[in-house]
Amino acid sequence: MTATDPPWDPYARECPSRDLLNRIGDKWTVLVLGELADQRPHRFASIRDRIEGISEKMLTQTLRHLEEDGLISRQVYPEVPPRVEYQLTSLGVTLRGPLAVLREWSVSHATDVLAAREEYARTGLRRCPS
Amino acid sequence: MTATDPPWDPYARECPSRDLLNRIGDKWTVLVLGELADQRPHRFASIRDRIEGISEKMLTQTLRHLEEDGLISRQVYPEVPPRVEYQLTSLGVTLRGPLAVLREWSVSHATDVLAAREEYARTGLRRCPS
DNA sequence: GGAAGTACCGACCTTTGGGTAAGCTGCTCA
DNA sequence: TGAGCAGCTTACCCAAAGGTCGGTACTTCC
Repeated sequence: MTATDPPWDPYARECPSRDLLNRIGDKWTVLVLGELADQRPHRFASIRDRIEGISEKMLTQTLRHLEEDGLISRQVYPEVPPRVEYQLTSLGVTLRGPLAVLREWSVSHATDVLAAREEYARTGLRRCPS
Repeated sequence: MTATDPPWDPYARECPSRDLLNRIGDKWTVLVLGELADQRPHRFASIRDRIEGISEKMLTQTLRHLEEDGLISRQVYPEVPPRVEYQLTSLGVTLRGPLAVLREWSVSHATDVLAAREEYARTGLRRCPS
């Protein structure tokens, strides 16, 4: 935002922006943020149930990272049984669009890619001479 | 593209679109495709040199996957020393925009995220009572 | 004749990702 | 009395990711 920001470059080794890029492109992160995209509070169990195959451990870990990075907020209600609500922060909202586009791309081009893989399996093997 | 495509859903376990999402969000894939974004042919060594810290093994593997998925083409010139050129396919071009947006986000928000991490390290630790 | 360049491939080994399972809290309901 | 709830945490373990190193083929340059 300021003019004094270092020239972040994901192509540079150990640049924080590369690290960040890895995190936001993460397997579970993309799905979790997508689920929180409506900016309404979500509870642990509802996110877990929505994302098929995620373990509680990975969900916890992913949520912690997102909170640490300031992308989501975590609100604990001191009730019994405990209630915790997660929701996008304003910083998280800025990431909503980019990730939505990515998910949409993967949905709308899955067929093309599957076709390409078949084609590759059939013809691409001339790489190995008979 | 066609009306008969299965209803791909990355939130479903073992859906090809989830698999695809993981691949395109991959650590090296994002950078490699970014480097090829100008649609001009690129050689192995030039890509390797541009992406600091990538090993030749990972570059080879990433390029193979991209070729397999139909996102890049691989042109071999039977010369000595060998010359191989990689370039985006038309399918690959459709992914250029989404990934560019993602890279730009990580560059322009790295500062914010670093600040959030510091804040979290300082205040977020009331999670552990003294 | 030895070194260097190109784009790999394969073996080996370490690091990380990620799964399972158990435990914990403090109240409530049977 | 004790089971069950929500949202974890911790320990343990295996498999996959990914780095390092060595080799290849053929030629050109020194």
